[in-house]
Formats: sequence, structure tokens, C-alpha cells
Amino acid sequence: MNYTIGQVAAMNHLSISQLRYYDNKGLFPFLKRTEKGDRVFNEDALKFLEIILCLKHTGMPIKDIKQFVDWSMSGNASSPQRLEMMKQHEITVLQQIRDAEENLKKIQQKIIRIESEMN
Amino acid sequence: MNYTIGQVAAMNHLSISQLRYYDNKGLFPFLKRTEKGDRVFNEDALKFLEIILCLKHTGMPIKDIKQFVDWSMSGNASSPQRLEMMKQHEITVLQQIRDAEENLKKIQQKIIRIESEMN
DNA sequence: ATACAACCTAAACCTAAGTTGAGGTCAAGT
DNA sequence: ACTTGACCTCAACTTAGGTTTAGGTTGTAT
Repeated sequence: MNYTIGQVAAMNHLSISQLRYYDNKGLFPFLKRTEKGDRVFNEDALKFLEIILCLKHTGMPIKDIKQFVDWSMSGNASSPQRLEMMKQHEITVLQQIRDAEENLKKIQQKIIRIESEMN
Repeated sequence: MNYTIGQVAAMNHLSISQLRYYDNKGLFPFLKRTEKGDRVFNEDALKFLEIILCLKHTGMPIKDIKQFVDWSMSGNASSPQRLEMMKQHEITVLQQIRDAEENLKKIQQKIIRIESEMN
């Protein structure tokens, strides 16, 4: 199955210009085009997009995502680098979660304090 | 106990210019100054800073934090608004945590896939 | 006295991550 | 034939969140 940029944008809650921006930044080197010039996303592209968005949503900068994508395109020779990068990012995300949980507690305490102000 | 901007920056892992920037944006209306003009953070200011940074670290934009701070300065009349805002933000942070956990799973699966590429 | 460190302001600058606008191509429906 | 909608490029613009720079004050140590 193939998809247009508009369909992919809708499916992933992104804007079309965002997808084009990512493409221009080199995040979609695997993308095909029609004769007309329109971008074509196939199943593989969608699969790849999923991990790209996962990295993006966990705060990885586009420059770093591009490095990951470039390594991915270069095949298994880059597996050690990609592995290292993902392991490091796993640690980052684990820390993000712990921090968010800490902050959540503070917010919940603040809620209690405000409620006690209110009586 | 009183603290200088430099001490507060070090204690909270912020830059001095970041603290001045926040002050300029209206996030520290409670700050005192010395005769010389230097900012003075007392215990109350540090306490307030903690909740401000908590909101910031959970992704709240400065403009919204300022709204919260302004309400806080206006006393208990604003308790309902602050309560509403914190409750809404609690939901946001809960969702952030759930999303991060989802993404963490994907990253961990990716790690397994890369490892299997490597043998 | 002089040097140094830590503070100050105001304005200019910077970066990331997009958005917007102008001008253009094509395929499908009326 | 012609309009409409969905796509395209390239360049300019925007926004948030800062940093940097230039010029200045003050208190303390040498």
C-alpha cells in the first residue's frame, strides 16, 4: 500500500510542512517519488517513520535523528553505532520518565495545597 | 538565609542569564533587590522557584507559568484558577509519562532488533 | 590604588523547529 | 475548456528560549 504526504500527515498527526521539513533535513532518504514529483510513502517508509517519530517525541534533535537514519541506510556495518545510540537514548528516556514522575508528585502536592487554601 | 543569583543558578543547574531572562519575563515578581541593585533570593523565593521550575521542566511555556505566578501573587482570590490550571497540567504530565513509556518500549524493541542484526 | 570577581542593564544575536507565501504542475470532475 | 484539490519548490518569516556583548557599578583582597 502507498500513501501520499497528506495521508501520512493525517495518520501521524503531523502537518504536511513538517513532513517536508523533515525530508529536507535528510530524515527520509528512503522516500520514493512519483514521475510527477510527489512523495510516496510505502509500508517500509511508514515503519521507518514510526521509529523516527519515536525518537523525535522523546526529545532527540533532528540532527541526531539524521545521524541514526544515515547509519541505518548504510546497513549492518553501523549496527554497533546504532546500538550504542539507542542504549544511550534508552537511559535518557528512563531518566525523563523518572523526572516527570518526580514533577508529577510536586504538582499533586501543589493541588492539595491550593485546595486547602480554598475552604 | 539569602542567596545571590549565582548561587541560585548553581543550586538549580541553571545559567545566570537564564534566571535573569525569567525575571525579565515576569516570573519572579517576588524578588527583592539590594541597594546596589543585585537580586536577592530568600527562602520563600527558592520555594517559589521550585514550583516554577517544576512547571518549566514539564514543558509548560513561560507565558503560562507567568499567568500562574501572577495569579499566585494576587492571593487566594485566584485559587480556583490556579487549581484548574494545575489539575489540567497534572493530566498533561500523566499523558507525557504514558507516552514516554510507550516510546521507551519501542526503543527497547529497536535495541533488540539491532542486537539480532549483529550476532 | 588597583585589580578582580560578581553583580547589573539593554540590545543584538543565535538556534531549532517549524510556518507561510508566491508561483507552478498535474489529474479528475463538471 | 476550466476549475478544483493535492501536490511541488524555494525563500522569507516566525517563535520560543535563551546567549552574548558592551559598558557600568560595587565590595573585597593585594
